[in-house]
Amino acid sequence: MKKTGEIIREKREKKRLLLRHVSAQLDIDTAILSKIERGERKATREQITKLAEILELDKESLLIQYLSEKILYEIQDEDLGIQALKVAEKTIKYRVTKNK
Amino acid sequence: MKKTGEIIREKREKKRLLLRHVSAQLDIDTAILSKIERGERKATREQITKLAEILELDKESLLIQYLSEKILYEIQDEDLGIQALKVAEKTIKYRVTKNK
DNA sequence: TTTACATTTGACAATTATTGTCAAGTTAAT
DNA sequence: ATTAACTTGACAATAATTGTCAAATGTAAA
Repeated sequence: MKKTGEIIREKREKKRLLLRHVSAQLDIDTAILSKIERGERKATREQITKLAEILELDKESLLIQYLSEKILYEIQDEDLGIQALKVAEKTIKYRVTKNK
Repeated sequence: MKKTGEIIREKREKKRLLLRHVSAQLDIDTAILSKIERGERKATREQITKLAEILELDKESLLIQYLSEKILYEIQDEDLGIQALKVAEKTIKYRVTKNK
């Protein structure tokens, strides 16, 4: 699956927008956007939703992708990662059914 | 499923250890351990492994529980959470099979 | 009940991580 | 060679995390 940064860069280029154009709208330096696109920095949640608007990307898909990367970053290369994910999933599902 | 803090508190009490005993070994104030046990603060990864040793808890299980809570904290109450978890899982599995 | 000790609470200090700017360095297309 | 876009890295600002401390509260035995 494509990384968040790649998705952003590809769409930005397809729209023929420069880093300068988009970063101005995000109110950050081009340097950061450059780093975000290359995966050297994480965006903030707010930046992701703004980017989806600016670049006309599906907001939900982009957020899901973004969140999944945050999760993976959190568990790093723990080999207990998969098990932790499964436990987290169960907990969420439990919460949902119990409506709490 | 039981929360990390609960597991810790229960085992500490079963072993008749005081906050003061355990927190000294962790080299932190009792206040923090108290908060960790009641879920008011997160422990660090290092504290979790030390706690497993001190309290003779299964290190892997405790870490899995701990990591899953970090994950859940990360996605907060995003309703895209479950989907993000699934994407993360796929990515990890992919990485594992591709050995990279 | 008071004394003694364990735990909790909350204000705030220290430390660490994240997010940002800036200026100089590359790259690529004229 | 010039110019504009992008990248890099040092470092500043900000925000989040992790900690201390002291006072408050709970608990139980004398």
